[in-house]
Amino acid sequence: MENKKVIVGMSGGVDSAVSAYLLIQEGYDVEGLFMRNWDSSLNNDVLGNPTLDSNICPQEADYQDALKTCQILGIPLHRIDFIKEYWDNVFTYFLEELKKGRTPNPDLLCNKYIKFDVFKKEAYKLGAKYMATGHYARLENGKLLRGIDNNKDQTYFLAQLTPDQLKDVLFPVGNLTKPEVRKIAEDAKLNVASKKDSTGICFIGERHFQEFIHNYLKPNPGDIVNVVTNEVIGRHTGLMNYTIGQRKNVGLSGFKERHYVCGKSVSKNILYIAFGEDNSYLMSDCCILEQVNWISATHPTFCTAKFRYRGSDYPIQIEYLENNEVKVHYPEEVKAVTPGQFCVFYLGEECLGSGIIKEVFKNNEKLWYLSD
RNA sequence: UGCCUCGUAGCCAAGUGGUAAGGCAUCAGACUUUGACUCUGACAUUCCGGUGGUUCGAACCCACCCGAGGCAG
Repeated sequence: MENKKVIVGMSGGVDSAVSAYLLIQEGYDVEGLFMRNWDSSLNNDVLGNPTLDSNICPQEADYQDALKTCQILGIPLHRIDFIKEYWDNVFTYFLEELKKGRTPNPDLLCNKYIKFDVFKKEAYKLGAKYMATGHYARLENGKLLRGIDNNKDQTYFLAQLTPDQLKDVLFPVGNLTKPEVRKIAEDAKLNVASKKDSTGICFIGERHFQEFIHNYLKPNPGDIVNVVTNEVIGRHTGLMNYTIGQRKNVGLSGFKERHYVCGKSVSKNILYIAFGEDNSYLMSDCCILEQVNWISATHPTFCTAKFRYRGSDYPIQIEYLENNEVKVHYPEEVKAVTPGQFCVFYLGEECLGSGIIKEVFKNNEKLWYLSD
């Protein structure tokens, strides 16, 4: 007898609910698995936590939503915690990167080390042949393709996965647009049909960023310097509190033009600021990526790339280096390419892979103010 | 001490007799499974250092006081 058992990662949101619903329609033997990777009290998540004093924590509410959905669908819901795994593999990396003054994106590693690793193993343990999630992405013949809904495409977050991790994986909503998903949920009378999309770090949620990381890292205040004039124009609260291109929450005022973080020096503990929306200090035309991961067998010289989630696609040229590194050229110039963020490659609809931005250049020179 | 300049919301800063521009910051919302970026909205209801005065009417004119800075010494 063919094994058509699939474990769906149920988050308590619409996308996973509709995923489970669709798989049932297609004749799969569906079961849900709710996962919890963060515990605010265990993880000392106090400062900057807007839901700390609520009577019910949002994760418990999400679990109740998922449970209700599964009742409506008539499928069982399992539950598991990966709090230690998340801390060890995702959050530790997140903090280490911040200490280096970089801007990490934990959600790619959450997929790499949690959802498509320990979660998937758990699915197999439960006797499943497949696992499914509510990601807006498609898989065709082992190729990872963008979600049909270009506005919701989530392949960016999957770009650190290996081909093996994508085996036996189903993305039921990848062929749908978000409005279609909502409509299906409504028609199926699912409880979460109009539930608001979740945002913030996956499994942690919305936080006041600067306060949040102060739970874990000791801030080290220093000078804010005008990158053009080199004069001190203020004080920063700790370099880890800022990302390249940031304007809000810098604490400067009294200037004619908007100010943007354009760089930082960890060794000197300086935050560099440039003024004006189109200032050239935010622009670059080349960067080096490390820890490059390929999903596809295609390793092109010319393709496109995103430098941030929901960023635009830019035409790039790839130069292959040693040590799993590549040099990416983008003569068009891109704003706020940020060390620590992932650069994700695309060839048309296919997501090819990604790497972590390590160094950034313009006119063949490393941007001195960006990092050291 | 004599003379001069200045004192407008958190910060810059217009306005010099007719009833408070603008920018930045901030806050709220939209957007968003990364901290952004962007967009939208709110932001000095008798108030323009203080107290009097002139005037139909002053932040803008006058007097004095307080405060900041500068030039003479």
